[in-house]
Amino acid sequence: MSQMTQIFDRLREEILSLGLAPGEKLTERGLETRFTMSRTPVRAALLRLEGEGLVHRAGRNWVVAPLDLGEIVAIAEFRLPLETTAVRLACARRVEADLNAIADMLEACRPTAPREEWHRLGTEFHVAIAKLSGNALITKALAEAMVRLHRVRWLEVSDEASRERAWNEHHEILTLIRKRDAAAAEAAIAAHINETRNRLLAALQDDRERFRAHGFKIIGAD
Amino acid sequence: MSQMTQIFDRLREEILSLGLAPGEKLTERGLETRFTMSRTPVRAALLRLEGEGLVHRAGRNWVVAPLDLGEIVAIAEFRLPLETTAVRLACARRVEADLNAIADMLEACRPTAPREEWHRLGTEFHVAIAKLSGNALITKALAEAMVRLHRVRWLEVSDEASRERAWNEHHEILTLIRKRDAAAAEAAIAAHINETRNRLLAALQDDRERFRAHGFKIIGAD
DNA sequence: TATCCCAATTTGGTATCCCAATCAAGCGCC
DNA sequence: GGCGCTTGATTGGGATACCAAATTGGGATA
Repeated sequence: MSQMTQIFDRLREEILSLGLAPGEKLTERGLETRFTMSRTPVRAALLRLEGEGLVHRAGRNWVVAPLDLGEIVAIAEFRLPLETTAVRLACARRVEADLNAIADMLEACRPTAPREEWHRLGTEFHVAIAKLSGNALITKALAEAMVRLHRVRWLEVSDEASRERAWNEHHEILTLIRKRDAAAAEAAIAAHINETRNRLLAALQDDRERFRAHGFKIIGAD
Repeated sequence: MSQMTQIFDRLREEILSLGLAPGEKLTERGLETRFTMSRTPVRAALLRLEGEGLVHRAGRNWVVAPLDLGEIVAIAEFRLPLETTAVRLACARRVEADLNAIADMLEACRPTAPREEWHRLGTEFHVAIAKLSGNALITKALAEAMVRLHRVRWLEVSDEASRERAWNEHHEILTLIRKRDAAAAEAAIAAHINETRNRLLAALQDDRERFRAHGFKIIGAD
């Protein structure tokens, strides 16, 4: 594995887990020292992270992308048509073995799972469903949208009741795809996306000052 | 403007105009010589182009992304839900001045316009409509999809009748958005996308060998 | 205390070099 | 003629040095 890939993976993970705070300044020479590598792979990694929207240029500085709470609504608007299309295509194109793999994924991560696992499932499930559509563009676009939502979702403290509900909704969507019931699957995924949107908006509505106290740069939803 | 940006812009343009053939190998040192700049900005530019899907790694080489005719269908599947959502939101959120700007764009590029201008309008119109939605994710996703389709569309030799039809369809979509007739606008954009898909598939069906004679690497749709 | 100026430091952009892995061409053998 | 091996060339990954522009902090002055 190249140095660039190591740095990229590490930084990506820290950004998504909020270990690197939104708005935090990064410098090539700082990272060079931190990773004990030269600037060349650091820069290549930063360029790739920039391409993923995880870091930006602010003047001549690199900064971790701020948290944009305003994106919660925009992402739901984006996901709704894409994911309903994805499940409709999935009903037509799904392969039994892939369905079983997703079912295994769900069984391996019940609502009582550790927080990080639970969080990861929330993304992986949706991307796996999109893959069933057989459309790489839809899959990629959705994966990118879920990455954008990753940090915001991490800030939400989900209780057991909402986890149960989410898990059951995931399970129901998968079942409907297995039964090739496209209309019901579309309705189920749409409801799930809207539920996610509303839950996030409610949960984060009053916590903005708390996040800022962590040094997070928050924009949007003012 | 930095050297990296100059190289990036130049290469991007040549790839999209098929001046750099799909599948063509690029080397850092070759580009260094060609642009009379050091490898550092060349490498940065290549990384950015990679992020846009315009170049790939093949083993240790950089190559211009092949032409994937199989994407014609996938892109239409992707655009359909996105653009219908975009026009529906546009009906609600559009601003008069933006509508007029798009109308001016259409007037400035009639079906008799030079090929390059006509080609550019085909992309810019759709991105401008998506912008009316006020959803940056949808706009960006669509812009990227149009870039993917750019080279394929360039290969099509459009006749005057099909240009007239396309121009009228664009005009009709804009008018429906202006009138806030969401249902009709969605139907019109859907029909337009499907028409584009069918037209491209038909036009390119028998021309694959001709393109390969140009040294283009063609994949998909076999 | 506030403001301004200056020098030092920082930072990204670029150039150049070194290294290891891969590839291509040529040669020899069957 | 074909195949395998060797050697030299090519290529990207990484390291380091230089440069110019921007930023920061400290000192002086009002």
